[in-house]
Amino acid sequence: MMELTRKGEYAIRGIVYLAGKPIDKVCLLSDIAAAVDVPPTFLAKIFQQFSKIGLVKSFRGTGGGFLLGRAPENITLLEVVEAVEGPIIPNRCVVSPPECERSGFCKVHPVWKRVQGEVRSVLAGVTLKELTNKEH
Amino acid sequence: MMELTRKGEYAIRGIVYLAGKPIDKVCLLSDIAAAVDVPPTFLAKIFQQFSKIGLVKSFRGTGGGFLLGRAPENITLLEVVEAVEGPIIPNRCVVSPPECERSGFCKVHPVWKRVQGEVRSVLAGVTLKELTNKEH
DNA sequence: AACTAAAAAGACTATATGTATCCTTTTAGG
DNA sequence: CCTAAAAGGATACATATAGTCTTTTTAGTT
Ligand code: SF4
Ligand code: SF4
Repeated sequence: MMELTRKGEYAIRGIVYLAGKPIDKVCLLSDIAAAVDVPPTFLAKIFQQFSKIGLVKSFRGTGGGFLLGRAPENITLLEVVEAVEGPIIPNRCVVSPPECERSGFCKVHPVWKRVQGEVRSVLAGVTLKELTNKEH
Repeated sequence: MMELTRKGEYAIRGIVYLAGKPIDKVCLLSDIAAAVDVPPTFLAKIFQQFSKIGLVKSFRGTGGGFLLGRAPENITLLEVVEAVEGPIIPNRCVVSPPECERSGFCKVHPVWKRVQGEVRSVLAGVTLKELTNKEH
């Protein structure tokens, strides 16, 4: 239950790799994919999503590739995960407006709200900077 | 992401309903299903799982039905959810032995461990007793 | 013993989601 | 204009989800 998909996992690997590179180092998708052991075509789709929302910057053509969109200390794991997996929804009643007509009186409903809050809070508390294997 | 399935949702509804009934009141599956608005055939499967692990007691034949296996204050939401959805696994590296060869050096790994811990802790902190709409 | 009520068990179906791959198009540099 | 690289779109396949249906077992009733 509650398992991150490959897409999410690959997304994190890919962007963490970028975060570990010098801020102005343009990386080839094929290099990133190879380094983090992800199918390149799949990673391409993921990075397209990142690019659309500015999490990464992309450059086409010769000499193109990817760059981190912002400083690694300003990108949280929550953002990365939600970018590709959508919002953290432990149960469908936590969306607004609630998708369950029982949410008004249901005692379980607030529990899922708490779960959502805790997960978001853990993920929001981690930045890409902390996730690289660089010591500075 | 991380969404409870219908099965899990229905499981909770069903067992919370049981928990709200007198401890010795044998309930028909069909009644439970109607009360909590779940397809009876689906709920049957769920209660079979509950029955196997003793979360509910079942009686066949005339006058049969279901009873809560233990006192509602001794059954946590975590147990109920894990009974039908399996363990809380936010990412596959949190199982033991770890299913990812990167888990040794990966900085993301401990984050998923934390997520798992938080979710489990929230769910383990809620008992069926607190989830009924009865005030005593 | 026969009948009936009810859960257990197993097979089956349909739909949605996940996990990719491939091909074509756009963009940019040399 | 040729080549490198990302973007976009279509497609294929596998797995999981959500449920139904039928048959079997068990237990009480008449
Ligand atoms: S937990 Fe309660 S409010 Fe949420 S989906 Fe289930 S019944 Fe509805
Ligand atoms: S978070 Fe790290 S250890 Fe866990 S699956 Fe991803 S790479 Fe492996």
